[in-house]
Amino acid sequence: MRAISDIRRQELRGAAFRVLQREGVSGTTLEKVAAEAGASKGIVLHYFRSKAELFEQVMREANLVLKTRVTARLARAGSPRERLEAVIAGNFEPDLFTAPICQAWLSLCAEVPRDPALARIQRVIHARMCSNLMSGLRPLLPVEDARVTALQIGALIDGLWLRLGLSPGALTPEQALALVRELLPARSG
Amino acid sequence: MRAISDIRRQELRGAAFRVLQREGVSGTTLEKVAAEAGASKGIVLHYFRSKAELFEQVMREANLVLKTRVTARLARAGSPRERLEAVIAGNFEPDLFTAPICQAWLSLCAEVPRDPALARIQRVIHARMCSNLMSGLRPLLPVEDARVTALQIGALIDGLWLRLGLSPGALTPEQALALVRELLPARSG
Amino acid sequence: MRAISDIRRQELRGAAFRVLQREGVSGTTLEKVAAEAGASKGIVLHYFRSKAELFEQVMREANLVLKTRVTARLARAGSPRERLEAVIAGNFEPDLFTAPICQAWLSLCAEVPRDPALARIQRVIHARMCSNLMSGLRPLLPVEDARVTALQIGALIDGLWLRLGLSPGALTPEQALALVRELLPARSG
Amino acid sequence: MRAISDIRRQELRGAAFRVLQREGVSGTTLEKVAAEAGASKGIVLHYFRSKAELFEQVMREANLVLKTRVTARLARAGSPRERLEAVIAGNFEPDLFTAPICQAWLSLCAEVPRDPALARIQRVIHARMCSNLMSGLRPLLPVEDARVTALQIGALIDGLWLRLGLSPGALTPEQALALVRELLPARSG
DNA sequence: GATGAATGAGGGTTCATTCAT
DNA sequence: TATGAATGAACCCTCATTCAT
Repeated sequence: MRAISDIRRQELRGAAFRVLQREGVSGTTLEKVAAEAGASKGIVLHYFRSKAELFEQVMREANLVLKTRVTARLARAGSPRERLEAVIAGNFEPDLFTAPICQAWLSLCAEVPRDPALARIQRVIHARMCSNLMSGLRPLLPVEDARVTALQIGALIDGLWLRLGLSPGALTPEQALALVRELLPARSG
Repeated sequence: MRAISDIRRQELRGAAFRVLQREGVSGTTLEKVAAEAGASKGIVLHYFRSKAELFEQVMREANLVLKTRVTARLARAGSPRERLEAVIAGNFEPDLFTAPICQAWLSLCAEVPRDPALARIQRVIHARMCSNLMSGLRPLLPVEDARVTALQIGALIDGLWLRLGLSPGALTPEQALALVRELLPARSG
Repeated sequence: MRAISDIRRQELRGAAFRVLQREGVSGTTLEKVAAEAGASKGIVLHYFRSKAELFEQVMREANLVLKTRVTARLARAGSPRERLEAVIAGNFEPDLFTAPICQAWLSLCAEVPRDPALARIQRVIHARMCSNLMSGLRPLLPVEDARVTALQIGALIDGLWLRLGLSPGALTPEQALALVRELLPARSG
Repeated sequence: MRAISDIRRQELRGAAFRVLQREGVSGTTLEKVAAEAGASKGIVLHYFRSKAELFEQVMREANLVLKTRVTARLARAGSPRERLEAVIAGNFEPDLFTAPICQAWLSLCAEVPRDPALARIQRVIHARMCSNLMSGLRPLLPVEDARVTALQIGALIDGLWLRLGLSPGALTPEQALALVRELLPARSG
């Protein structure tokens, strides 16, 4: 059965992500992860080749969650403008745009420059966001303007995640959303 | 003489910041810092009470450098619009807005949630940026709009630093500058 | 199975006590203990949370050995006088009242003022000795005299242990025994 | 001038002994001693060749203080019995028989087995006490009995110092004195 | 004489990782 | 599969000691 070990892996990824929120990457030890999962010390490396691989899968999974939300919203979006709104709103879901989660992300991002596997995931994330934004912007703007605006929006979203991680309570999802919406192209008269 | 120990401390902060760029916070060991400074391992803790204090001072110093640049530009700024340009340009100086430096920042920021000393510095940085931006925006916009725009610009700057840290080469200082300038209030009349 | 780890813990306590005899508390490093036990350095802290806890358990164990000897002798004692003899003789067993062991005790005692856990054990030891002595003295003396004599005997025993620790070879168990016996109440006509 | 450096040495010995009372041998660092003396870090090894030599001199000095007290009392003693009282009382002077001082002694004694210099001093101390006691006991007892009693009294004094060190507050100087006096030969009718 | 800079050894402790059961 | 014993490397930090000023 693949299922049972997949379930276990899933539990461990979840536990690792929760520890990550509290302790950061360097504070997250395999022992704490095991404890958080209610398992024994040696179990983590039974399912993941190394600590690095665990983090890689955690980041991959966290990304998947985000992607799923955005995709779900995009599926219900008709117009380009709705697509844009979907992408933005999907990045500020109230249960994901929280200080602990932003801090966990931040912590993982800080490892990106020295971890090729994480870097690869990060690249995918940015590429997807850019592509999603472009699919909404292209019908509204000249390609060059669209590209610039996509970059602007993407970077602003990243910056807002960073800010919430750095200053818990500084930002509500609604405020963040409003700030990003202002960057959207003005509704042409 | 205070001078000699201040010089040494300065050297060590510099060495620590350089190691930080390469290795991140958890990869930056006192031994590497000492080696980078061409000194012995024990000397670092002769000048800094602990590794945490070293990092605190490194962050404080790095912040000071940034602040100095912005302040210098502000001193030459006459109009509100020039003030805004000064603040923005000061945050993208070509010799500071580099991938290694952004990565070092990112690494320090990732510790903020678990290091009150770093958190304090971070708070000061954000407060100063906000205040600097407001001094340029207030004459141009209603107070509420100014506040929103200041947040937008600040978060976008943070996001662009984050992006360069994550994707070296993805962004030139000029591109970054251009993206932020677009958020400035349209020149009236 | 708890057994295997208990055995290991037992070995490590023994090794630690042997190193303690040679090197004193501050000379007893975890590395030396591990070497004495024929194990690796890391294993010691696998079984004891810290060096302090190791010492605590070593003292507890050493105390237990002493207690066992006294208790065994007490079990065979009928009269109050025999009880007193049991207590005293149990404190000068030839294989325990040796210079190295006295030195190890001395070394542990020197930490008592700054180690609450050791202080607690020390308190128990003194209380037990006092109680044991009183059980022999009460039938022979008025309570106040009994208390004084118990203190005298207890302190003399301590002093003799101290002396052997300070001057190896200065004292045989028999000499020590004889010195203490003199403090017992004279056999009434 | 020899005087000035002797004064400095004296101050440092005093400082070291005070630190010793609080921190024990292994907790007594040269830096703490310097701080206690209100001097700079490097000064201690300017006056003492090493930490070991400092401790040696501290023990020597502390011994001297004790010796002075006893000698002063002996000088006023006429009869053998008065000599015995002088020796005993001199070992329980209220300002010396205090928990911190007993703890400092205890800490030094614990080093005796591994420090020949301290061992030498310790030997002198015991020899002097024995000799002092014998000078009072010889006129009162057969030589063999005198030797035994001297040992008893000496060991009891040591034991009482040990006890006060282990249990601050357990013993007043008067109580200690009374316990020892009981060992003196009964006043012959 | 006095300061404190500098060194380097060593200690306790943590942790990822490997293995045997 | 799962446990936890065992290892060894590495890190932070402390300190006695040496030197240059």
